Amino acid sequence: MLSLGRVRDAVNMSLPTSLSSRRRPPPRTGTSTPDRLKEAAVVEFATRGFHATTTRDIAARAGLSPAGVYVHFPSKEDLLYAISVDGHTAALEMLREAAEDAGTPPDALRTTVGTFAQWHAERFQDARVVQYEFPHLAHEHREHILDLRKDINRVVSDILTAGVESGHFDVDDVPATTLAVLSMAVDVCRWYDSEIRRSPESIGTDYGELAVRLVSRRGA
Amino acid sequence: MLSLGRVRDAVNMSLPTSLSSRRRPPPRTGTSTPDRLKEAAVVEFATRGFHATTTRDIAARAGLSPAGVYVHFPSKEDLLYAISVDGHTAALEMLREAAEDAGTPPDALRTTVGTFAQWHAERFQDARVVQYEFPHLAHEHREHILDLRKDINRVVSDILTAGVESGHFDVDDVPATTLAVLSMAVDVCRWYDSEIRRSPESIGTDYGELAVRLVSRRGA
DNA sequence: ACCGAGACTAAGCAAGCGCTTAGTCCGTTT
DNA sequence: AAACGGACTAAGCGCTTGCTTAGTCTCGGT
Repeated sequence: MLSLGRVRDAVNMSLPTSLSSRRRPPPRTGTSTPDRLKEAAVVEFATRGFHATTTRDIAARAGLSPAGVYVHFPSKEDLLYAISVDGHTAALEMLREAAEDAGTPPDALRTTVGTFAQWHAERFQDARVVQYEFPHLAHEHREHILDLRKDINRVVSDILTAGVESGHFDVDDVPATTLAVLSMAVDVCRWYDSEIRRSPESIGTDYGELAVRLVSRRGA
Repeated sequence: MLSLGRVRDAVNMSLPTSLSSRRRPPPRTGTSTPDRLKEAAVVEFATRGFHATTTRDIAARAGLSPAGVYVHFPSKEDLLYAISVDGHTAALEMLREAAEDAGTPPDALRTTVGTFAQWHAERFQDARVVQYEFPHLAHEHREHILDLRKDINRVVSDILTAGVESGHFDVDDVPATTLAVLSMAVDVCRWYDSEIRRSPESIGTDYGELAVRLVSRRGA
């Protein structure tokens, strides 16, 4: 599961390109070819969409010939899958870290939703691929990603449940409210882009606060 | 040339149907071919995405030959554009109607957001096309749709501004909050489908209430 | 009886697609 | 020094794509 990603990372780390490759445009030291391919594919998928992107587009951006893609990924869809796994895993880890460091349920909700929203702004291209190209994954791959999504959902719904029990929150349908809270944060990647004035940090702060407002018991 | 045609003519005339055109599946009385094409395209675009859908898919679902599409729409992209205009116009009209019928700003926000969310559940296929395939419109068409979106935005942001002035709402960044409120409602079309237990009506009611919660002045 | 116009189709074209094949290059191993 | 094996490419295969062409059928107007 998670180990897959780590194994591949380790393998890539172990083959740093040596000295004399002077043939191609400089392969940007420290970046493995699979990583460069994933980065290139993210940019293309995010701006044109999965189906509108050709393997030639990806290869060109990564500085490879069209056939070079298939040395590292068996298919275009596998590239999308790799990107999806990376993105969901990164987001999930950030969420869990934020949830662990927090105190009361309102604090936990503020930091987790804030972190999540900030990620959707900061890495809006990864986020778009992860969110909008998800339906184009192969059935098997989609099932696996769905598991990761359920984990993400659970981090938030656990906080809501805890907050209801502690009396901080007033929520009558926890799953539905979890969905609404995450909807707000996810949608950030739709409108955010590098020209926008607000910083990802302040977006995160704002959305954390909005989430708390949405579920807090009304002052009596 | 002409002679060839005439020969075929005679042959065809002699062979087939006597009176009624019974060749195609019944053209569903009252539904024009362009409408049937739009309906077919919505289903295909919503489930497979614009670029993954072929003009042959659309033609087949509408009961036409592949070339039949081009009698009514000059290109596949024009079909997407027609669907987008219809969808945005319908949503905008519903919003304006809801806003007019409402009293206080909280009432107005509740009914407009509720209506908007309900539409995104009820017509989730139209909504998906309208929301997710928007980036694949041609530049010119995208600009026009963007105008319609600004109108939709304004309906909600006007309500927020009025609510702040009347003292009902506590919002420090009206455009940003408008975005967040609409985000929640728009995202409904991502997860809603016909197998979901909650009715579009109850989703609308819930989201209207959530929106009001999100912006109301906290009780002192 | 004939014409013209519009809706529609059979056939197909040029372009572009994902992916494969057959090979080159080059550092490492033996 | 020979053999190996992984990264990479030039060329291209077979298929699908959006769209066109040339023609048929039907019907309302004259």
